[in-house]
Amino acid sequence: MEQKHKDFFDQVYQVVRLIPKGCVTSYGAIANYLGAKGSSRMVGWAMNAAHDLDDVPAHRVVNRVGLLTGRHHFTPPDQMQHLLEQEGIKVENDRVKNFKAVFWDPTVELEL
DNA sequence: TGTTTGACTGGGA
DNA sequence: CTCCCAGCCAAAC
Repeated sequence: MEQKHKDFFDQVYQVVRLIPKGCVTSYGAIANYLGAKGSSRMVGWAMNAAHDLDDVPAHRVVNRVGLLTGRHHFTPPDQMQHLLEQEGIKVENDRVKNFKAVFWDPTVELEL
């Protein structure tokens, strides 16, 4: 039977879509916003499925230290860094420069 | 149906 | 920020 309510994956998509241009967030921040604090891995798994959607800027989602852990899932892998640089985010050695400044926390910005 | 894996995180050193 | 260890939960095999 169909699930009328939004799935965990869908919830992740909604939050990622709300990430402002030129900003990045972490998997844990999204998971925390969804109330699944310990399920940060599921966010990454959801992003894997989100890869099918054009509306989900997965390149704006990195790990807690600003490391582009999911870049290998992009086509090509350099695409993730390239997209971030287009948004004005500096990336060095697969890591977001000035990560703290571009960090966007949904639990704070959206203030659930 | 049980085991393995994974785009992670937090705590301690 | 870095390295190591343990916990976490759902999807995939």
